[in-house]
Amino acid sequence: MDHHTTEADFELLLRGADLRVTRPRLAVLRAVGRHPHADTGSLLTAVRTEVPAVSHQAVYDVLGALTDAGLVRRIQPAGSMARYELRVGDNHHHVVCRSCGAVADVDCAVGHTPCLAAADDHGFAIDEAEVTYWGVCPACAATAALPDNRS
Amino acid sequence: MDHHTTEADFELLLRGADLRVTRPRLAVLRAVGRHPHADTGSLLTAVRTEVPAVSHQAVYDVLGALTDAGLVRRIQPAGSMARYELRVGDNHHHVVCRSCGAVADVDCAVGHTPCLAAADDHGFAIDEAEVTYWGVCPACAATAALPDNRS
DNA sequence: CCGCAAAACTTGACTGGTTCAAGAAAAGTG
DNA sequence: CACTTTTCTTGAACCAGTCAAGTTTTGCGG
Repeated sequence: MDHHTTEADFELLLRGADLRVTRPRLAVLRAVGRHPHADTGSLLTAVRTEVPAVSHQAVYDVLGALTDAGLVRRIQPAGSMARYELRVGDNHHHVVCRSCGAVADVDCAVGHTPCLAAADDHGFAIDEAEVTYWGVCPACAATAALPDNRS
Repeated sequence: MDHHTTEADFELLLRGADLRVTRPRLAVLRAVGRHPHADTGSLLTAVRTEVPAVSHQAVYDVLGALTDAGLVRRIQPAGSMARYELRVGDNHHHVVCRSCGAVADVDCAVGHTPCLAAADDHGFAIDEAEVTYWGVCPACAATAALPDNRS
């Protein structure tokens, strides 16, 4: 049983976006689905478990194409490499750990398009408001809270 | 007449943060003040108009130290290099141009700590909510709107 | 079922912002 | 003014991401 999107769905997604259906692309979509918020390096590794011969360049190209087509979403928190997640309709945001860079999804408290209307937009035609929460993840907090034996 | 922060103020800022007062540091602070949202390269150039002999490494170190001390704020919109601005108390955000990368300040519509409380924080100890608005700046919009003569 | 043009992938070199390391030069302290 | 620590200089290395040229596939039309 498949949890989220099935093989066939990915194929339809690609065709719907006028993108040819290829092995690398299906593998990348599957990898992104299985490893949300993974960076390019991890995705490359993940993809190679299915298609050992893919070039790193192919993965870059595919991720670029999928991002342009809106099938996946690219996020780049300061200090991290590019990370990817399957595009879901809801406008959710992310919490990023200051010490280890871990990322988790969050729905904004203000459900509907949070703060989309800026006070003074300086003439910019704004089409998206991206919210990044910064903090410390449970794991890192636990580590930092260890009995500190300063000599 | 000096608009914002004066020479002496910068020196006090540094001492207050337990940082030694050096020529490169004062020059970097001045450069950041004069060129808000400038990337490292531009700042290096700006600093060298005052202190021609600074190494690029010094600028990196200084920016790092000032950022750690909280005297300047580093922002890294996806697709841009690191950019810096003088730290101001207000919790303001940024609009970034999708085509040229230009950055401008914006006060969030929800004046006070916008969306700081996430619905489900996944156990993270959140201390900041960073909002990035994405759009197209006036200049780029004008260029894109030129009479398009497709043949 | 076969061949063709466009789109995708492979290979391999390269770029450029950022970082590392070791020594010289200042800043602050008593 | 000598001393310790921090900071700056020099120069090399790193590495995610990009470029370019050539080969392979895909999807389509005959």
